[in-house]
Amino acid sequence: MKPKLTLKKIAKELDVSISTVSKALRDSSEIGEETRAKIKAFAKHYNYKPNNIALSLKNRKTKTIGIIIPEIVHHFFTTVISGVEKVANEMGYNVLVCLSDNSFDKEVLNMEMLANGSTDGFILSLAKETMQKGDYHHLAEVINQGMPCVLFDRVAEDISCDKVIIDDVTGGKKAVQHLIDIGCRKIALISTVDYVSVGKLRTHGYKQALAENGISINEDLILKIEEMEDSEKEIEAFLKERDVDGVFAVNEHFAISAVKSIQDQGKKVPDDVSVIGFTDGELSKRFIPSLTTVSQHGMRMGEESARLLIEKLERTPTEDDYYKTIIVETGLVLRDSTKSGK
Amino acid sequence: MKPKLTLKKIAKELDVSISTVSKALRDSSEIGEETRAKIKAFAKHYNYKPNNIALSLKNRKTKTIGIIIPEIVHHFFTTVISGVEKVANEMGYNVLVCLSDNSFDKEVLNMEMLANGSTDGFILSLAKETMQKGDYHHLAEVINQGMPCVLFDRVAEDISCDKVIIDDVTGGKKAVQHLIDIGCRKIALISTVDYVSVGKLRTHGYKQALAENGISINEDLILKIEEMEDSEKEIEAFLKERDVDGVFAVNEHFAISAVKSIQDQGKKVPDDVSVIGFTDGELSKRFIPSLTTVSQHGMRMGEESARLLIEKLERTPTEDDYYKTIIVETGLVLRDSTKSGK
DNA sequence: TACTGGGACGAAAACGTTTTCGTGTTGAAA
DNA sequence: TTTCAACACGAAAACGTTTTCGTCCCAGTA
Repeated sequence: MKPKLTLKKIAKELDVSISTVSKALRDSSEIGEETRAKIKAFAKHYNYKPNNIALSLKNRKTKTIGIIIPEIVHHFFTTVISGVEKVANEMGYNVLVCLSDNSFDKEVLNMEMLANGSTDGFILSLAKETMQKGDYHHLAEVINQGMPCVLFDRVAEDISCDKVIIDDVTGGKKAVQHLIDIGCRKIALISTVDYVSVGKLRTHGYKQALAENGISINEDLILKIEEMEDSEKEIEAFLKERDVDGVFAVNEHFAISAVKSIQDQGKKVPDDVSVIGFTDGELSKRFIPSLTTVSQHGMRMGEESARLLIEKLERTPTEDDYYKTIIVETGLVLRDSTKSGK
Repeated sequence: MKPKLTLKKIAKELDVSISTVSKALRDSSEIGEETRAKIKAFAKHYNYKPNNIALSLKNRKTKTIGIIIPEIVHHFFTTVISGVEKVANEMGYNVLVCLSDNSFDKEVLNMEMLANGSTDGFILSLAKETMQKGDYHHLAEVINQGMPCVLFDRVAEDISCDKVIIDDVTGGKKAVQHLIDIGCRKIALISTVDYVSVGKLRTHGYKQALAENGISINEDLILKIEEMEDSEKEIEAFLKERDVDGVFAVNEHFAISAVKSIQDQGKKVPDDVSVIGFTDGELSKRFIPSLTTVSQHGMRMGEESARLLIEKLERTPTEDDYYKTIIVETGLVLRDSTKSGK
C-alpha cells in the first residue's frame, strides 16, 4: 500500500521545486522543455492525480452539487436524480445526494452540511413537513450567503431562486378533460391535503376542467388524503359509497388503489370506470390494466435543474441576475385504464 | 449577501489571533473564561460554521463515503442507497452517489473522481460491462492506495475487500423448493447470461433444488436473457412453446413478463402456472396478481455495507486487518402468484 | 566592459482549519 | 529580590494546490 502521490513528493524525487512541478504539469511555457517532459513522464508513470480537496480549497469551488430529496424510494425522484447526474457529469460535476425523509429537521441539517463548503450549490425538493410548516428560513439563509439554489417540483412561492416545475394545473386539467372527452361525467378526484402544493394545483386543474365543460363541481366527489399509510383503505371506503365513471388520482399509488377497489366492487376498468394517474412510474406502465397517466418527465426536470444551477455557478455573479422558473410540460400517456375515445 | 464567516474574520473583528478563536470555539481551557465567552457569543450570533473543505484538508478525511451503482432507476438499488444513507448519517457521514450506467468506462471515471480525495472510502456494485470484461484493475489500484472499499450484490471473487451479498444460491433454491412443494414439476427458469454473477448463482440454486428432489434438469426449460430491451418478447416466445407449471425468474421484470405472457396464452396464474420472482420491489407487491418473490433486503444490505465501511474507516489501520463477507439472508415472500400449499 | 532582457526556475502567499510550541505577564513561593 | 509555575494568548507549520513575484544566470547589445 503506497500513499497518494503529491506535488511535494514529485518535487523531492526529481529535485525541483513544487512550483516547477505544478507548472510543468499544467504545461506552462515558463518551464523548460526538458524538465517539463521529465516531470510529466514521472507523473504519468506513477499515476499522479491532483488532490480534489486541496483544489477545492484553493479555488473556492468544489465542482460538486448537492441534491436533497424527500425520499429516494420513489420512482419520480430517482428519475430526477438520474437527469441531474447526467448533465452534472457532462459538465464535470459530482452529485451529493441527501435524503430529507420528508422531515423538516433533516432537511435543515442536510442543508447546513451542504452549505459548509461541501457543494457549490444545490437542488432541492421540499419535504412535506417543511411545506406544512411553511418555514423556509434555512433556505433563505443559505441563498443569502450567495449559494445558488434550484427548487424543483415541490417549491415554495415565497423563496426567490430558480425553479423547475411542471404545470400541475394544466396537467390536472388535461387529464380531466380527457375523461370528459371519452364520456365521463361523474368524475372523482383523489388528492392530497392542500399544503402539498402539487395536490392543491392539480385539484385546481380538476375544477377548471369541470367548470369549462359546464359540469358542476361536487365536493363530495373529492377525497383528500393525509396519510399515505392508510390511503388504500380510505380510497376503498370512499369509492364504495359513490357512483362514479371516472377517477383522477394525483399520484400513482392512489390510482392503483382506485383501480383495485373498483375491481373489488365487481366493476371493470376501463369499461365501467376510467382511471387516470399522475407520474409515469414503472408501476403504471406494467400494471394490468396499464395506467393512463399524466407524465411528469422527471428526467427532464432533473436535467433542467442541473443545467440551471451550473449555468449560474459558472457565470460571474456580477452579470445581470434574475431568477428563472422553467415549466416542464406534462404529457398525457394513454394506456389501458381509460376507454379509447370514440 | 454576506460571504461566509471565517476564523480569520472573527479574529480580526475581535482583535485576537486566529488560534485563539479556534481554541475558544473548541472550548479549550487554554483560553480565559471571558475571551472564550465573548468569542463563542460572537460566533453564535453570526452563525459561524467551520468550512468543511478546510477541515477535510487538515484532517485528511472528508467524512464522506461514495457509492457507485449501476443504475438508480431500479428499486433494489434505491433501497440500498436508502440504507447506506441512514447509517452514514447516523455516524456523521455524507453520501456521494455516482451512477455507472452499467458502463465500464463510467465506473472507472467515477472511481477516479471519488478516489482523489473526495471520499474516505466507497461502496460499489459492479457494472454489468465490468463483470463481462472481468477487468478490475481500477478497483485493485484504489484499494492498493489504502482506500477502504465495500462491494455489494454484484461482486467479484478475485478482489479482496469487504463484501455484502445475499446467498443467491440458497435464495434460488428456496424459491424452486417452494414451487416443488406446491406441486410444480415442470419448472422453467428465466435467468440472465452467466457473467452476471447473480444470474449464475440463482441458476445453481434452481438446479440444486431440482436435483435434491429427484427432478431431472431439462436445459430446454432454461432461458438466458442477454438484453433487457427485448426480454419481454423473448420470454413470450419461450413460454409459448413450452408446457410448464411453474416459473422462477431471477428478477422482477422477467417475472412480470412471464405472468403477462402466461395470461395471454389464456392460462391462469397461479392456478395453471405458479410464478416466483426475485427482489421485493414495489411492482411485485402491487401487481395483480401480486408476486411471490425472494426478497433481497436492499435496505439491510445498504446498512451493512455502510457499517462495514465506516467501521474500517474509524479503526486505526494497524490493528489486525482482514476482510469480511456478510451474507444477508433472503426471505420468501408469499403472495398471489403461487398456489397456496395444499 | 557594462547593461539589458529573457529564459528557467524557486520562494512564498493564499485558501481555512488545527495544533504545537513558544512567549510574555502575573502571582506566589523561596 | 529572585525564581518558577500557571495562565492567557499568539506565531507558525501543516494539509496540497495554484499563482504571483522575485532571483539567478547567460547571451546579446552598445
